[in-house]
Amino acid sequence: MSTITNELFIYNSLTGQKEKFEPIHENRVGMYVCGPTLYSEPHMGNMRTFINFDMIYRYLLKLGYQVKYVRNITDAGHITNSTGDDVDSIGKVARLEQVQSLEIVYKYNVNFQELQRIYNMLPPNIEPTATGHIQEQIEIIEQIIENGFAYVVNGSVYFDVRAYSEKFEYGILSGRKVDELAEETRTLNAQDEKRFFADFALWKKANPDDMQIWRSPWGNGNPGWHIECTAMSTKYLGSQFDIHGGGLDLKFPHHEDEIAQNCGSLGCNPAKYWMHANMLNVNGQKMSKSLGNYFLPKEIVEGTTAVFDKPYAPNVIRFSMMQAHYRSTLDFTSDSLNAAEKGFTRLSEAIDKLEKLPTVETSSQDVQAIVASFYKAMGDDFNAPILLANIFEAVKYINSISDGNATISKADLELLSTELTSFVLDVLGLSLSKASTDSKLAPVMDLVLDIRKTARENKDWTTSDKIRDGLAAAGIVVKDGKEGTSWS
RNA sequence: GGUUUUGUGGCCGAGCGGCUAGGCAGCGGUCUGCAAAACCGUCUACAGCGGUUCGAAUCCGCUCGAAACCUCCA
Repeated sequence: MSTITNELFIYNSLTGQKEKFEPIHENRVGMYVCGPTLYSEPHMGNMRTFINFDMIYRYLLKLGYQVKYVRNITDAGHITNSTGDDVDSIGKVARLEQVQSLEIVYKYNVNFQELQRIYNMLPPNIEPTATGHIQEQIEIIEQIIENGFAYVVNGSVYFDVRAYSEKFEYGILSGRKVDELAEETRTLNAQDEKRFFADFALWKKANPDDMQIWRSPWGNGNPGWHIECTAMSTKYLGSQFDIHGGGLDLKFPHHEDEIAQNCGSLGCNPAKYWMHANMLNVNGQKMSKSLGNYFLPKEIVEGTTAVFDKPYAPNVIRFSMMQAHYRSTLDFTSDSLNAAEKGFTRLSEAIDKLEKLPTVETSSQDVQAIVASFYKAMGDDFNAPILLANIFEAVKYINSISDGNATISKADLELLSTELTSFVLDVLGLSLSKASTDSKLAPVMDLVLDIRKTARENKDWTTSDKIRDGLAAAGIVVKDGKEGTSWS
């Protein structure tokens, strides 16, 4: 009952069910996550996806798996919008940016690495780029053509969905049926070269305004926008690996087409478990520039977005995200973030208390059960909100011990301390600012608080409050507890 | 229109057939020189209408509302 379990169930988007996680190779996990496109700075919604998969990665590590985590960087593909009628100013701006595509890639790559640090994300084992794998993409396209699931038209290569559907099931992930797709009233572009409207490009003949062009057996051009993931995932993880993740918005067509490409070239679905992270809303709506609720991950930390009237620490953002399940939409509002801020403070203060807790012979609570509840929550499809709920039960217990209303044994304290900090730091990826262990500040604070203590003993409230107010102005909060005064 | 989801208390969010979610806010206490924190107690829920069931927020149907995707855009 209170046994710690490392059983893990994962909701598989492919089957629509929670399934027991059994890696293809014992103790090893191959995980591929669709990464950012470096033609703009990822917004907060993109970051939620990456942070959620960071949490998933961290829990897999916590369970002792040897994880190979691959997340691509999209720095190539179709960057043109050759509609021919970009007379509006937005089109002109886009055109300008295209001219500088390489610069933009460098710029946003640096930016993205910085964001990963700010939000305390573990780096993947490999971050391959699309432009570094053009040859692999070409080889897979050749294989698909050879297998009869793609055709060449005028320097471009298209995936043949109808031919594919005779042998495989197109739409297996998204639930779309080829026949139903066919009934759609969507009108095709007049210049369309595709045999069937559901066909998609594997290789696209170069346009005159393309800045990045590669040679191929079919002439100069660009790879299609799904093929890079197929090329890089199979190269680094093999034709079949354990987990493929990404944002929910990538489910169709991107992931659906990845499956088609993998089946069409290698004959199998690339991933055993497909995982999709849900979207982030702001003030009840999808983030959108026109709605005025759009902001960047750095802006919210720096307080430079007009959406919120104060900055929020990366820890608070992460904490807030961890309070929602990765498969649910999450709404960011000032109220929800303020609540998260206070909740996170409560959590970190309890963890600070851990090392000073008094121990006795017996514990008044079943610590083993508390710790088991942590694993159980995460084992149920990475249910971080339940984990946090259970952690807050532990927080209450810790505070009670600190107040003398509950007890804990030495062995239990060690267990609780180790596991709690591990789940908070290693799994949820939160970091605690331990001001009280600051080597330079600590002796000063000891001195100051000692003076204040003397003043309080003499009932010299003026001096005592002056010290407290002065420290508060410097950002240091003083709290008078039963066991003495603490600060943070 | 199609596919996939979704609608929980003042706010954010779990639960998904019977058992307290949790955080924040509110109210009443305890503690405290005051403050803060903490602790104890407590109040607001499951969109609506039917159905299945001994029993439904949880399953099914309908109505109303919301979201993502629907192909060259990661």
